[in-house]
Amino acid sequence: MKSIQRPEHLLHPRTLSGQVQKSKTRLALIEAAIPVFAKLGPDIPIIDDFAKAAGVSRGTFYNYFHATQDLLNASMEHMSDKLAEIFLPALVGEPNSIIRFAIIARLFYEIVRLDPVFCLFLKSVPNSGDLIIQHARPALEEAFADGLIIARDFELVEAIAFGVMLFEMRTIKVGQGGSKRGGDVVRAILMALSVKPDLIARAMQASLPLLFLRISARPVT
Amino acid sequence: MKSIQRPEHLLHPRTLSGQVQKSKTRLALIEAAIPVFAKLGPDIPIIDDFAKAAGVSRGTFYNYFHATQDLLNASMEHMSDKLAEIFLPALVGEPNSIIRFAIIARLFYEIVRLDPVFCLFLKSVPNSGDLIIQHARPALEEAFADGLIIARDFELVEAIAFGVMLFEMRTIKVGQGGSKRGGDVVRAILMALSVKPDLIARAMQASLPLLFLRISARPVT
Amino acid sequence: MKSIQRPEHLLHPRTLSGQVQKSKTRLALIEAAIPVFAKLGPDIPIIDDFAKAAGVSRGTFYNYFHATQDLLNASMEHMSDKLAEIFLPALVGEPNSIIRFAIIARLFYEIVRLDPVFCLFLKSVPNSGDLIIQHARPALEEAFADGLIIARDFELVEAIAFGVMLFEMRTIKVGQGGSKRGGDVVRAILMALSVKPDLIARAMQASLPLLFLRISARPVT
Amino acid sequence: MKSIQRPEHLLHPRTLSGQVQKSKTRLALIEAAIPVFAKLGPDIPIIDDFAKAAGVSRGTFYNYFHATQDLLNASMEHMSDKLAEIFLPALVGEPNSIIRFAIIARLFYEIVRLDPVFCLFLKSVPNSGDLIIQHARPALEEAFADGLIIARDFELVEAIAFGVMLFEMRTIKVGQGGSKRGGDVVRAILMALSVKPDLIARAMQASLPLLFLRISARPVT
DNA sequence: TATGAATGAGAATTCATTCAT
DNA sequence: AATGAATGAATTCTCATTCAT
Repeated sequence: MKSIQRPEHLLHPRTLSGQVQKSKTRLALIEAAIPVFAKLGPDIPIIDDFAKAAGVSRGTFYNYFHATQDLLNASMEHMSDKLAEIFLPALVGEPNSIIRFAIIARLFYEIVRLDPVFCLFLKSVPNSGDLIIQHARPALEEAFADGLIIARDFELVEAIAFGVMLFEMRTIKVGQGGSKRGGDVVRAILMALSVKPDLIARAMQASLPLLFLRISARPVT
Repeated sequence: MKSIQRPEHLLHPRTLSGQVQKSKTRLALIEAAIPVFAKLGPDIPIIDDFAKAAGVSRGTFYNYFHATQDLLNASMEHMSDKLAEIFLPALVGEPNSIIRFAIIARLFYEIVRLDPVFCLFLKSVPNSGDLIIQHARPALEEAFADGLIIARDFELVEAIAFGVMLFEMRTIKVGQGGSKRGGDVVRAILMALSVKPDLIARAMQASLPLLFLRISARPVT
Repeated sequence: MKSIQRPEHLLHPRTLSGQVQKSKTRLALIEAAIPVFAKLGPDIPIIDDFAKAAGVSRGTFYNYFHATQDLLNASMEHMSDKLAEIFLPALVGEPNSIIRFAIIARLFYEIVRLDPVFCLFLKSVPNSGDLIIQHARPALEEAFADGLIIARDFELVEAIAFGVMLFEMRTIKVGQGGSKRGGDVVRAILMALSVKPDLIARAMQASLPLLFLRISARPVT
Repeated sequence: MKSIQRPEHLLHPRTLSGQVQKSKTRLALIEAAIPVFAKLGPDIPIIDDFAKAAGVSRGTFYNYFHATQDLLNASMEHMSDKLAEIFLPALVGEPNSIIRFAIIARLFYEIVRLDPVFCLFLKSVPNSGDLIIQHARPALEEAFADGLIIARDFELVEAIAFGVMLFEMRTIKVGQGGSKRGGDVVRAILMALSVKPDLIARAMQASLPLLFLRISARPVT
């Protein structure tokens, strides 16, 4: 008989760390998947591509995701969270919706310009534009509701704002062109939305935070 | 079909004149393929889907095409030719590049609005936007070169023109909305391109030919 | 231009023979499957076992059957047809339902005794007893309805007839024991069903046709 | 589990007395397994099904059993012991083998009728009939040796006794039909075995103990 | 030219089993 | 003893491609 027993709260030390481990593997799969999707899109890669990229076995993939689409969803969610981590602090205390939109749009351009993997991801994955749309739409809606934007309807507002922005992504030369181009694009969008010139000027002058985060953690292989 | 590629033929657009008369079976495969691509995109359908849709055997497919990508290329080429059949007569004798662009853009919107299969095709097939880009770009280039458009560079011109137009495609309710919406969209584009108001007015008043052709010959099944 | 054309009804000579070929392959799969099921039951064998046994590729299996269960169903149906080929001629012109039942039951015992594969199949495949039940039940029902059998209800009649018969299958030593044992078992069943002794005597004296057919075409490997 | 085998322990039936006290976890796995086997048979369930049903982890399963077949053997053994707990007291002091057989058979019918899980188990698991055979055979052998049964050989005796009994199991409507039906079936068996009428009468009048035990501890989920 | 049966490489998926904690 | 994440062998299943007719 053992006279000394392990205190109950330590009985299964593995349980907690196991869950941490679980999260870690899941995150590893997601972070490894982003460059894979960036390089190959959603239809080319096979499960093994993701497993190998994450350094786990095929079986492990299935412990976390049912299918490639599952992993893509999780990857998009993850990137959306990362974007929020960048956008939200930059918007704190800014009451003007146009300026908030401009901050998001200019930041987004910077993020894409500085992150080759994220840039490629946007080009390769259909509907990846939703990543920026979901974050920028609220400010745009507010601006339209407040009359800061003149357009026939909100649908057209979206077409101008996101259509131009996302089409521009096609042509971004990563790391090149300097940060000024992002401003040009956003200015063109605001002008196309008939935003008043002085407000456009203020929106373009708003200072952006430095970018410390990458959306994608790893380079394309 | 699994691949991220720009269809080859789009790099060197061909006109009808260059086409050799191909067999009926080949045409049947192409016309049957368009609604299949429209419904399923380029990656889902299997060879059998195309063969069945065309009412031929799988073996016959291989008598005309090497792979799904081949058929997609041929389908795009076919649709491009059909578009040319509509655009070219409508542009005859129009010297103003902005007006030519406006005619193409407004016609394109009409075509999409009236052809559910073509509309779906544009939404389902990545890079299908090239179909309109290749036809509209020359007028746009000319207008930019002639100073009818004010923008920092041609890249931005394209982003505004095609970005807005193609993003709008997302939200088209086929057969609904009337033909006025197309005009609204094109007008917004021209305004965003800083085209002079009186030229915009002229461009919007240019009359369009009636549409007798469909791009797609068959309904989606 | 070819001046002489193939007459239309011969245009696709492959079509008909192709269907024959199709049937042949399907039959080959079924006939090869029976000894596989006999040896391994329904749950052990993998698709490859059936494909290899039939001398076709794995892919060909799927051209004819969706899954093992499909093939098992087809095999049972095939065996049922073969049994009918034996039973039906032997019953022609026999008006007495008890005698008909006895003929079927005695023939069945002989078939099992002489066909090691079929015998094994019955032991290995759950519900394979339905093969005999479906053929023998009508006569049994008629006999019960006509009062030739005395029992509390038909359920009990079935339990006695098929329970005894199928339990006996367990212990059959193939090729041994002689044909007399089958008679003993059937006699015991009829007695248990309270059939009148003279009718039992007649039923046991009815002559059986010689067995030329095997239910299974191939030996177990 | 994939295999066609007679569970090993059934070759050498053990009585309770020989059993070493096993751990609670082991018992929990067995009791949880019975409804799983009842519902899914021996070939469908995966290790996880048993682990989950018992509320333990997959790893724990392997602390007690090597494979599904192991667990099935243990489950059968467990049920056999439970049956012995019911049968043995009911047979105490009864010198007549036919009456002992009848008591076992009638009790068995009652057990099945009142225990849906056990009933389902018998239908789902091949060779589960051995559970009753091993308990009833000794009395039957004795009766045959003593001339209380008239039949050509003991094989036929078994076919009649167990064939009818087990075939009847197919059609039991659990909880319905009342306890009389069990008597009918057993009487039919004894008659088929040519047991003398007065002995049959005595066997059918022997009183049965009330059933307090269930063979299965848990309901099917 | 058209056919469609046969093929088999390749990808998805399952699940028994191991093992570090 | 108990856990459950990780593993990868085994199997299923799909579908592009070939080819004899």
